[in-house]
Amino acid sequence: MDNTVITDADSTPRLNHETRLHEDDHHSIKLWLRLLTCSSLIESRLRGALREEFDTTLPRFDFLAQLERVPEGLTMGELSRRLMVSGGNVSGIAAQLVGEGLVDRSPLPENRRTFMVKLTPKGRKAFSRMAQRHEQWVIGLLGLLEPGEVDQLMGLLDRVKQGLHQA
Amino acid sequence: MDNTVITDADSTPRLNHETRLHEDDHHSIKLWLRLLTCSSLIESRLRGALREEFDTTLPRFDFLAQLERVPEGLTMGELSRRLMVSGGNVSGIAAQLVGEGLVDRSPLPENRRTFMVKLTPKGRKAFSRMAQRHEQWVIGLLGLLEPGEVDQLMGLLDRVKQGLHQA
DNA sequence: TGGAAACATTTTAGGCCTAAAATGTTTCCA
DNA sequence: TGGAAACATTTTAGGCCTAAAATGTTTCCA
Repeated sequence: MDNTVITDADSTPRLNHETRLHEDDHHSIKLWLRLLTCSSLIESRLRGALREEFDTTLPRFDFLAQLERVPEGLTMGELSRRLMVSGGNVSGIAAQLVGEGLVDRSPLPENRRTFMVKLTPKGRKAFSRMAQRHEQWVIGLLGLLEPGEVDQLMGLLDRVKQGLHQA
Repeated sequence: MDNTVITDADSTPRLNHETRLHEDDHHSIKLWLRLLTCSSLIESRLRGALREEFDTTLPRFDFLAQLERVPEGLTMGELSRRLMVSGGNVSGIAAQLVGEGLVDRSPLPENRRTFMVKLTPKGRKAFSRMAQRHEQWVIGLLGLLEPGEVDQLMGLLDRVKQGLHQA
């Protein structure tokens, strides 16, 4: 009873964040740990696939994805906000992608503090190849859900987001 | 239409992973990005709180949490599986926690390849102080949800997990 | 108009994390 | 019984990430 581990239908022990819960732990904690487990698992599958198939990383992919839909480019600060990572981090990733020729970073004439970052043609091509595979992977990972479940889950996660924005 | 950003009720622009979606992007991708946004936001709140209040990190906290419910201790490999991180990572964090006196790592007499890792009394006390606050934070972050919503969300995330384990 | 404050970005120091190679131990079996 | 294979862990090289300090630019206002 003390050391039991929740098991799947096939009774494979399920080892992950949730294993640390006591019987009486709070529902919110349990929910948070399940959320974390899901996104960690998906993230690690995607990271592995990007590495194997394109020799790149998820942060680089996300960076390119943000630029892809804004042809006029984004500033470093906007990228930082959209990617939800620190400015310092954006600086580092941008420098690498510039080095790889996928991204162009040029100072704004009207404000010498800011830089405008855009995809290069090469970057646009590379991203579109990756994005296609990426979508297939995600569909493969989440495809078990019925359309109705997807909608329900979207709605509930939106409620979670609402709560976070006001907390 | 091209550059619109989803807004909250108060019309604050919502800048995060989801901003990169085109109108016609696939539902699975949208769901994945929303999941990622939620867990990134929660994670970053908890990380900040742990740093400010206890000058520690989420990985260290998670490490201690796994040990807390298993008084006889865990091997490095078990910790790696439960925390869903690489063995090398567990080695590093364990070394730090041993240095801080929160954790004890001793070789197993019957198998000199493996180490048994346990909380020290100091580690147990430190963890229980942190865990109490941690639970309050999580409840604060997810508390907006009704109990019924929590149950629904748990069920749907479990479906996601099922899908991942077979994919 | 000159200097403080705000702003955008980069640098720094240090922790987290991974994959792959290396190390040491145990098991297995020809 | 000796060596290959499996196993548990650590080391290595390198990318990601943060907070805080530093740098350079612009704005604001007394």
